[in-house]
Amino acid sequence: MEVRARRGTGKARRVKRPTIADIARRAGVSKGAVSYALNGQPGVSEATRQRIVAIAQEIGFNPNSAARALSGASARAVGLTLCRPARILSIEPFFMGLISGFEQELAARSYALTLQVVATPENETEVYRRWWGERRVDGVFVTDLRENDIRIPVLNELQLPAVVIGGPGDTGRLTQLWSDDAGAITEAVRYLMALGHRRIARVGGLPDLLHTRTRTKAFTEVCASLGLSEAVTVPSDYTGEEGGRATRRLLINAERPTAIIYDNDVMAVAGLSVAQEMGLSVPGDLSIVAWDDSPLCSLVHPPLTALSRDIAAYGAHAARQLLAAIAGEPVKDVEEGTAHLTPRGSTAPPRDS
Amino acid sequence: MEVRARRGTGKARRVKRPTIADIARRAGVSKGAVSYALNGQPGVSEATRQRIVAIAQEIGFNPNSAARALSGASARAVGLTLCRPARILSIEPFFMGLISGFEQELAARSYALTLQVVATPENETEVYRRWWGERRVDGVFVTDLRENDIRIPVLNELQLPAVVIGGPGDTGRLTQLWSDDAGAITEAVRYLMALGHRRIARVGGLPDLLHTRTRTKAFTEVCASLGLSEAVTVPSDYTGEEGGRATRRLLINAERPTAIIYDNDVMAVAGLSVAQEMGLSVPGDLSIVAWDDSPLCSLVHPPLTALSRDIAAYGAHAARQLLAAIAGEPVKDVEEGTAHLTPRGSTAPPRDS
DNA sequence: CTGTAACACTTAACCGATCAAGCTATCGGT
DNA sequence: ACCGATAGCTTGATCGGTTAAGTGTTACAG
Repeated sequence: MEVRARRGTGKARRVKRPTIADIARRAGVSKGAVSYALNGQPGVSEATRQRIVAIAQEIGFNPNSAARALSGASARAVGLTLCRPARILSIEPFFMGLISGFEQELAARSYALTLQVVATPENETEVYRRWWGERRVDGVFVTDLRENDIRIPVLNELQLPAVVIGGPGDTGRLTQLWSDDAGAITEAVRYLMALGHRRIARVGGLPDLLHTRTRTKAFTEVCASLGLSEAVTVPSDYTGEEGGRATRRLLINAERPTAIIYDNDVMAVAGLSVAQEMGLSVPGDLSIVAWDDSPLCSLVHPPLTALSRDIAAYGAHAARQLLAAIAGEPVKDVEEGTAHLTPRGSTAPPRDS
Repeated sequence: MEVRARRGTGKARRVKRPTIADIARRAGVSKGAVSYALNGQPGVSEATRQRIVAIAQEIGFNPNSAARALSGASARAVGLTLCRPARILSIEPFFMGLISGFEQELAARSYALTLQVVATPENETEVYRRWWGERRVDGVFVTDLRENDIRIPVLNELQLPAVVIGGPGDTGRLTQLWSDDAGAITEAVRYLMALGHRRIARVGGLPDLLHTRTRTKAFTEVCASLGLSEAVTVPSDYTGEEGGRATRRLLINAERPTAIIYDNDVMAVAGLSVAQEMGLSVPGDLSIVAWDDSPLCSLVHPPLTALSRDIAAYGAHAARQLLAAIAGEPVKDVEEGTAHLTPRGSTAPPRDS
């Protein structure tokens, strides 16, 4: 187009960023005094502090984050890596909900969130190493914890503060935050049993993920303890396609389940669609429970009964934990409550009961 | 792997990041030489360069991004602000698709993406000012362009490189990227007419957004030119709730439309659900076309006919443009092709024709 | 044999903060 | 009147890169 970033020769139209030196000059004090004043440190009088703060306001000063990070202070940024293919990420509401929650806390303290989409957990460790080496982030959020997760030793080695979401698991020094998946699935199964269901199936998430295992174990156990012999979990991958396929496989059985619990809402919606396509009425012939209650669940017809939890609040909590860990405060592992059942139109007593 | 970054005086448990000074010492050259070598600048012999690169590899060196940014080089980061409430963001597949596309290009050149969720466009300009002042990003992506968008003059004033997505509009110096919405909606209307529809309505996105206006104008014009008198657009806000409400309002009319075009997939799914709830069959009584073809569209029953475009590719293109603009290369505004119609089960000739 | 240009480096200033250490004026205590 | 102690500053080193300017060596033309 036209002239841009014209620099070098002569008049230098370049926009100048105000620095503490500019403030110092205008206030008639030294750079150091300005630094103390703006950071609320002792060492300047209240009168001077106010004068300096006023000038900073007036000229629209923002501390150069690079300079700040370089002088040993924090980078005021945290990182999140997402290890899912684009086609899942785009539709999976969980991560965006989580991110919104992070931002609530981060924005309030003007921390930046750095995002990176990667292909494999190995790539994630590379990103962590790079971020650490570049001093780009002060800490990271870790999602999708796996058994013997290769990311954990790397983060411990780098001593990079982290909050691990999706456990509980073995994370050494790292803070964890998880939700009580066992309790939630127990509530769902009890509810379906109370409605009269005896053949309950589950379409699970990625089998490698630790919280999937937790859910599978809890599901198997609660079903066994309640005398449901054939409580089957079909592994899946959170995509609608796979969720639909898994549903079809379950429904072509002679002894097909009368209720299915899905590990996320996308698969539940896909399952609903498969049931309808096969001429089964929901909830008449099949009851459906979705895990995680996004707007998607209330959007379809019938609206889906869901295990609801406030994902944004979950994310906000994780962000507070991470910021505390970065500040060096002691942070304890926390279980962030149980998802509660929100009954909607997709669950009812089975027709044959 | 191997031992890395274990150094220091024995007890000092703190992990030390390798710097160019470490490399310089081991290679027996100066810091400057290392800098030249690693950045592919002239000033060192090929032999020395290779030795230095090898050492950097070996000790796992990553340049400190703060130091780099401070010495005038780029921050190697770009920013994206999202100005939608959490409940929309979480389910709207567009942004995650776009982000995935950004990342394809950014990751390849190890640029970081900094994300910030904000409440209002005013907040966005504040974030831009802060990022600029902090030198946190080298450029930004701007989405949801509005008429007389207050963000544009701010970015021009700051001379912050930017790519504006969602025009075309008046953006001054800033590069733009948009898709041919008029062409797409024309194709959709023509298709529905060919099927025999005469009463076609549209549930639009946020009316303030420039691309919504483009679509509305094109929709009105093409309908007029084809002799469809009552082509009504109901404004909405991209949420499922509003999309459902708008659909209900359209369908309770005596002269209800036989086909509805929705400005995003979430509203289309909600519309489908409302039609089913009202006892109308899709596509028998009502045909539905969704704009933007996320997996959501193939997930529901019947699957939705959609205006498809490759959003990730769109994002990747935008990222390339932004990186070029940051590099100071001349960048031209680009129209990134027309969404094409993907017919699925939600469209058919109207029953009464 | 000299002048100079090219090469392969080194040196040191610089970016914009932070922060330990140093300096000065003031004040209370004796 | 003199001695700390303290408040309220200034000074200057520092973080880890980048880069302009300087230095020493070699090659080669004249």
